[in-house]
Amino acid sequence: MDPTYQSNIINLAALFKAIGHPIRLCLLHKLCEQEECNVTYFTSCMDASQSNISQHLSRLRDMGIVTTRRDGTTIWYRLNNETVRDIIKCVKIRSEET
Amino acid sequence: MDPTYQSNIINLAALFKAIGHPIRLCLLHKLCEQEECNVTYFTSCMDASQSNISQHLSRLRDMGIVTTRRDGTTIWYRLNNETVRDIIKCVKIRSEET
DNA sequence: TTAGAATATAATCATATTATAATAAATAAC
DNA sequence: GTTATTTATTATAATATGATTATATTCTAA
Repeated sequence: MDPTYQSNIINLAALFKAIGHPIRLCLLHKLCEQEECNVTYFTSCMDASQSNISQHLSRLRDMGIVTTRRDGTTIWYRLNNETVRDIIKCVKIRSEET
Repeated sequence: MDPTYQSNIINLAALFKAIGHPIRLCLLHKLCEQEECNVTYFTSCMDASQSNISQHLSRLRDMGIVTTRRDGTTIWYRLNNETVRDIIKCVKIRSEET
């Protein structure tokens, strides 16, 4: 098995795995629509605890999928992976009515 | 949280999770390129046991992502989910040189 | 310097996932 | 029938993942 192909597959599978959780998919979808979001915002519009959301965000950050910027006490998250953006754009996620 | 949005997210996350494993991604990628494949073929070109490959295929079949057709003792697998096809087409997977 | 707000981290426990190994089932050829 | 081939299934053990709870950190404002 071609090692370049194999590592390509392994890396992409890790990316899909990161997307493959409802909370993380929701976070990433919102970050596709809104350039920057903070944890309070996520917490307000998702059915999950602040801690749980933070943990998922931190996993995405560890993978380099999102980046952060501090402004006072609030941390702004931003999508940092164009492959992920492409993937999420390519599936039809029904937008929430606000 | 809009329940339709939520179930949409949950279903898509499950799909990404199914793709998010190196063996399953490889299986699905090959099925994107080749209409039909059987287990012996997969076993010949992947670094995994027949049993392991069969288990991953059976998971994909349980989710309706692939369908099967028997011809004698060999079982032919076919991709059966256009969303998955779109997702995989949208990422650049280096093709193996044969 | 204390209080409060926003976010992160750590510990824990339950559950899910995975690979391996062994075995079973289905079919074909003889 | 028996045997060989192909694929599926089962059991098991190791590891990973996830949610919860409690606590810590970081910063601002008073």
